[in-house]
Amino acid sequence: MKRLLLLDGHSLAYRAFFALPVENFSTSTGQPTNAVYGFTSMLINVLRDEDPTHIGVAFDVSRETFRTKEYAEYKAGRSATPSEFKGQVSLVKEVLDALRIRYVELPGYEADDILATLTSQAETAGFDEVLVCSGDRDALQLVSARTTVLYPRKGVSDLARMTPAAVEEKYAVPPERYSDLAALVGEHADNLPGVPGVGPKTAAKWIGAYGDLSGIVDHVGEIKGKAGQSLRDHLDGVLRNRRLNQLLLDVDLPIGIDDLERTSWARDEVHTVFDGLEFRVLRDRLFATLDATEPEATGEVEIDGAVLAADQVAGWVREHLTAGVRAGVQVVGSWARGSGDAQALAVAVVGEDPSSSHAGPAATVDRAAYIDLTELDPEGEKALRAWLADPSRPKVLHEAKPQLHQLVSAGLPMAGITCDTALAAYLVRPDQRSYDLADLVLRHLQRELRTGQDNPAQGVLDLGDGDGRGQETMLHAAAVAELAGALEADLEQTGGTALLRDIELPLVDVLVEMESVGIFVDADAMTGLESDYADGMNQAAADAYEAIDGEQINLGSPKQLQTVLFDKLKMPKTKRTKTGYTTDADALSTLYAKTEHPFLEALLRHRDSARLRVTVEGLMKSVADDARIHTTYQQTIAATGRLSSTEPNLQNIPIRTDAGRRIREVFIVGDGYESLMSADYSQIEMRIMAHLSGDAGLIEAYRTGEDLHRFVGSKVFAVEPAQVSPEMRAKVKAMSYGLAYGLSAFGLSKQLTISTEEARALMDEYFARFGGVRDYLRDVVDDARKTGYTETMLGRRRYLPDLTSDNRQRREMAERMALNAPIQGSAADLMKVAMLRCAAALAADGAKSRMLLQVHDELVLEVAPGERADVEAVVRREMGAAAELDVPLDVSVGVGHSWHDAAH
DNA sequence: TTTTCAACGTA
DNA sequence: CGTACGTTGAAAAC
Repeated sequence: MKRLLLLDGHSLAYRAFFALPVENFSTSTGQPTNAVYGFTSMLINVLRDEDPTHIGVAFDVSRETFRTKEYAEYKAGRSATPSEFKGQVSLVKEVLDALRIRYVELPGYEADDILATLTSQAETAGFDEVLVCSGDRDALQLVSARTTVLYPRKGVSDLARMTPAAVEEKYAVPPERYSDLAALVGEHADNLPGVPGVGPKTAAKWIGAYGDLSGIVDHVGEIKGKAGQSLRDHLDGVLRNRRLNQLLLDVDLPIGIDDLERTSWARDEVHTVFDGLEFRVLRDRLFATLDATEPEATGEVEIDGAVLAADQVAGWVREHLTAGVRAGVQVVGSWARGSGDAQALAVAVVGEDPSSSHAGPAATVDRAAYIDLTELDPEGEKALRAWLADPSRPKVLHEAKPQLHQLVSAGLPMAGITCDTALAAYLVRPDQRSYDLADLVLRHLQRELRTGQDNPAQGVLDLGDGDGRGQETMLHAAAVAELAGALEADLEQTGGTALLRDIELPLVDVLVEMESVGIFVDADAMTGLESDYADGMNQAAADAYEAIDGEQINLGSPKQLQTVLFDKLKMPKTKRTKTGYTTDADALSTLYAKTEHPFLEALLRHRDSARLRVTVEGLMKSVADDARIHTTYQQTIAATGRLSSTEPNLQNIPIRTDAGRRIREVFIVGDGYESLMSADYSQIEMRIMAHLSGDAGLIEAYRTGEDLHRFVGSKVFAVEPAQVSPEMRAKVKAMSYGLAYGLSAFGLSKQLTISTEEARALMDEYFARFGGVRDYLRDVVDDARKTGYTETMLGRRRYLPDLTSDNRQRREMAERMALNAPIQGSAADLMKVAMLRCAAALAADGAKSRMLLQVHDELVLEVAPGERADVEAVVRREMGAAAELDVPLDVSVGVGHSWHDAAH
């Protein structure tokens, strides 16, 4: 059965554009996606419903075609393409590329001519069925016994199946006469006027009477009445219409019908493209509807596994986990808030299967064992413990950190991890939203990993069911073992091997320790703080209600606020959001400056207090039984290489305002320790920029030890450092910090509330003095455009395909990411090195003091009695020596009872 | 009940 | 029209 599906890309996307409201379909960067969304949605549906063996898409190149040459008015008078539509066609092509669907476009021809030619070729080649999906009615002339046109009726999900019978029913002529009918009636969309007074009914009647258009022409004198006279008057136009609406069946195409055979699509590209378009639901639909027919996987992960009885463990470990053998490990257990447990683990060793009849790399079977940790016999425990703890016995895991927590809790520490497949995948492609094991196995091994509903790492162990949960856990362990090799090869190719081995993997142990220790909090102080904030909130709310005649609206509801501000109080409109007008703090402050309405002042106060209150409440909820808060560090989330902190996020505790800073007073030193120490890099990103750019002026600034912004200000404004006013300093400070983010003159002017001209002059003067910085930032983006990625000082890559996008918004966004990634990322590299060095140095000194938190450029430590001086020396030395830069790496250190007091 | 959005905290 | 994150309550969607 050969079934060809052809789509008119442009006409379907255009249909979708008008069918779906653009305001509901755009990315967070503002790129409209309604046309791509609708097109892709239609594509998925039709792939599912028709299941074609061959597929192709045709596009128009421009309006200039052989038809406009014959008749300049062809398709004239159409309104200009909406700006929101432009650019979406190239996005449609990106989707098609990822789905490995070929598309054709040819200058001088319309998409329908290409479709017609392919249809004709397919019918000749003996295809059983051809489906043409187009919103252009001219395609109806292609309908035949084997060719059906799918014509969008309304929206993007309602396609009419136009078979010969359906055409006949709708137009009262057979499909091969449809073009004659259209020539008589005319086609408004193509600017082809028909015979005045003649509609489809009359035209069909004539065709019925005289056979076809040439029959009508032959008997044109016989046709009576007003319509007949009208036809005679406009006969030239009708014949011209007929010439123009005839689709070409013999266009010379660069590809043949055989090139359209359906192939497996590029799963990772689909992820990338759909991530970029922010199509979450659509992606799920795509995978759900198409995975069944997805031919990509060449087999499943297979194992020769056994659920071991207690007395078999020691023997199995001796037999299979011999010296030098690397094993995949999957732990079953739980861990949260500083305590946990491990119930079982699976171990798998990769081996060749001599009996396999498969060809190729899929022919491996892994020897695997599932070990119940709750009923080990002494001999088994001894053997397993020794193997786990031996750093020279290599292990690979997927997401090692939670599993290490579980093993530590169970009293079975593990060493010797040579690969974490999640970390490796992150280094290979740091922009992914998830590193799901099954996805990675499919992508890198082209194999299916059978998984149940739950991740076994977090699931509940069913010890009674040996070949249920145990089987799945063993499969995971086996998959990890195989996957590690593939990912390591990728990593080697992209120069990430050292980064994994020397930074990310060792850091896992440090993070396990930090998360497990947690930070002590003063519960009473939190309660007091919470009620203070609540009081502030209530007072502010009362003031706010009074200012609007006592109306009790929900001050936390942007929607209700909009009603009050813009309808009731008739304030000037602010910047638009998707759903109305913004009520963010910036806009409210601006409004307050304009109107001085007391409601705004009270509202802002309410916002602040409410915010701080929920922050404290959130922290109170996350205090563990040991009165400490244990955050979780995510090591594979930030595309730049930073860590992130969740449950709770301890990297966004307020510091900018006095009221907020009080929250830091509740983080205090724990029992048995003397104080908290905070050590941070000063201006790390600026220093990295100075180093990477090699800008002589900036490097000198740091070497002189003078206040950076004063120094830069004196250069930019050509005055003595002592003459730099606070305003001047503020301006260069904003400028300097903004540089690393790709700040524009517009953005700078907005931030400093100065004119764009003044901002531009400031930037020009800045770059005139510090040209090395400008050259560096420009070169970074240029290089990234050429290579496709940016790189940090330690070789951490970030791929930015959008740098060559023809969509300006996306391209410029990618450019800012490109210039920021090496700076932010190198700072992240540096901090990770510093953490490893500090941990090692503290251990070497036999210190009891320990690291608690990392906040990007700051480390918080808990200092044991009598160790203050030593710890300070360690962090200054190790953080300062994390990298050899052309500028000094200044570290400032503070000590105190609380995190707040340790600030400096 | 789940998902998305606006808003806002940090570096 | 400034990068990188995570969390929250309200609103919208299911």
